[in-house]
Amino acid sequence: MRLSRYFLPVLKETPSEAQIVSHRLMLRAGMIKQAAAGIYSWLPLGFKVLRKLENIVHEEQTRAGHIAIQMPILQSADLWRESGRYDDYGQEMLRMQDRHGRDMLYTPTAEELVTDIFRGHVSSYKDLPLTLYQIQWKFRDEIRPRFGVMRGREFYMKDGYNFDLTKEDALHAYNRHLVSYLRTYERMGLQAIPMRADSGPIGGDNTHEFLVLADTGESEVFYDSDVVNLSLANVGNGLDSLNYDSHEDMQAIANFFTSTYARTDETHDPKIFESQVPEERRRVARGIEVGQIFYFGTKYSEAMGATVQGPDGKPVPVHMGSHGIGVSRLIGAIIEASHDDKGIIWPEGVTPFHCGIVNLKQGDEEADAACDKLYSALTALGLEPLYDDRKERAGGKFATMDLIGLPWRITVGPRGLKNGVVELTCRRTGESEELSPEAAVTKIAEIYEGIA
RNA sequence: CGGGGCGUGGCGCAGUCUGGUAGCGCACCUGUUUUGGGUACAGGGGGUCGUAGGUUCGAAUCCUGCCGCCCCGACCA
Repeated sequence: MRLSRYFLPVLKETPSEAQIVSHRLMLRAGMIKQAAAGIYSWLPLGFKVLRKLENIVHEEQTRAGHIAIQMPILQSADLWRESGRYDDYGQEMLRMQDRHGRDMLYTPTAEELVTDIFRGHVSSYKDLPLTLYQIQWKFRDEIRPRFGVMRGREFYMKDGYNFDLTKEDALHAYNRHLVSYLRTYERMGLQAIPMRADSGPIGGDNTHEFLVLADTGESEVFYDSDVVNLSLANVGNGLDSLNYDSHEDMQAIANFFTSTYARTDETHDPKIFESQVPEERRRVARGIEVGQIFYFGTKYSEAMGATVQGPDGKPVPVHMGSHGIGVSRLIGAIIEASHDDKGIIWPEGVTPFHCGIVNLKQGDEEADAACDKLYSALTALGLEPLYDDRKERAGGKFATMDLIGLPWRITVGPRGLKNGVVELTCRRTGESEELSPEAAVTKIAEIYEGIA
């Protein structure tokens, strides 16, 4: 993309409404524009990152054997009356009526809808296990939305629902989700720690939240410092050997990640904390919740008659769980975890453009030609560069690139070209090296091998 | 929802106390200049001052209602 043809309304000054760093940077980098309290339009750069995250979620869900569907944003209240949640769910649920006076609601979650789909089409244990998920806009009418997309009223969320014959199978689904979520976050360049949590209005005993450590997090968390060293890379034979069908493998990985003490304030137990964790490893910090998994058994299947016939011919209610990843919120979390005073620093896995190209002397024949050549070479390799071809001064171009956070930048100017070199700069470290344009392209390609 | 604050060009703000018909910086447009980390100068476009009503010869400014947004708290993926 050429910047002169793009729509990137960056701001030099911070809008006064934004308090926390991710919100400020998202506004300044022209990613979002507030439409109402807690409701945002996604501008091209923000939309691009949102799509990147969505793709990663889809890929990892597919890998785990889960199946994508799409359910409506507006639901009828009838199903919620059937489960009993219409009255239980408080003011967070946005309710409305259609022209016929029928009660409708803007989806905050979809256990009822998906259970209705299931009961209408699945009647045999032979069709299990089944996990359906969607990535869809949700709405919760928060009393006080804040922190930009981290706590908006409208948010983009992956929500998945497993249907299993037995509790044991459903717990395998639970573990499978835990592992697929860990993979998802790792690909996004995040460390999200599974912590024992409270189940809230969804109900159920078995639940973990995934938290990204950040000072601006909304939850207080307590953990053993060892937990931050855990990584999928040091599990078994590594990332690519994961066998999602193996109950044993999934259980082992789940145990590996959840046996070290890590809890939110909801479930924190000082006695266990102090007896289990040596003093020098006890940590109290804040975290941003970016996902949660639940096993809640037959709560909805019983209430809504979602049963299958078992091998013995008798109908049994299915065991269910639900699992969510806050996709739009993740953008805020990533920025909170990855920025400096100049702007955002995108991890390679989620960056909206793989590489920036800065032409220091727009209009200079040699520099223009060199930039065009770099642009085509990168594009030909399937990479997406953002070429700043505006007639701006170097300082302005650098400031924009730093703000929007592309992890790599190629700087092209007449001075370097005289010696046959361009400059490749890493956003994260600030380190630069001079090399030939060809070598720069090769290096970028190597960096993104296996990611893009 | 309790407490506090704010609505003035796209963004950040001054002007409101003490009414006299709107200003600054950034951004934008034009030109000159400059060009390797937000160059300098000159010229220019853009605002029913959130909204409705009231007071007044006259309202961004005073009074009342309403709407919107932000912060702290309770609540929450």
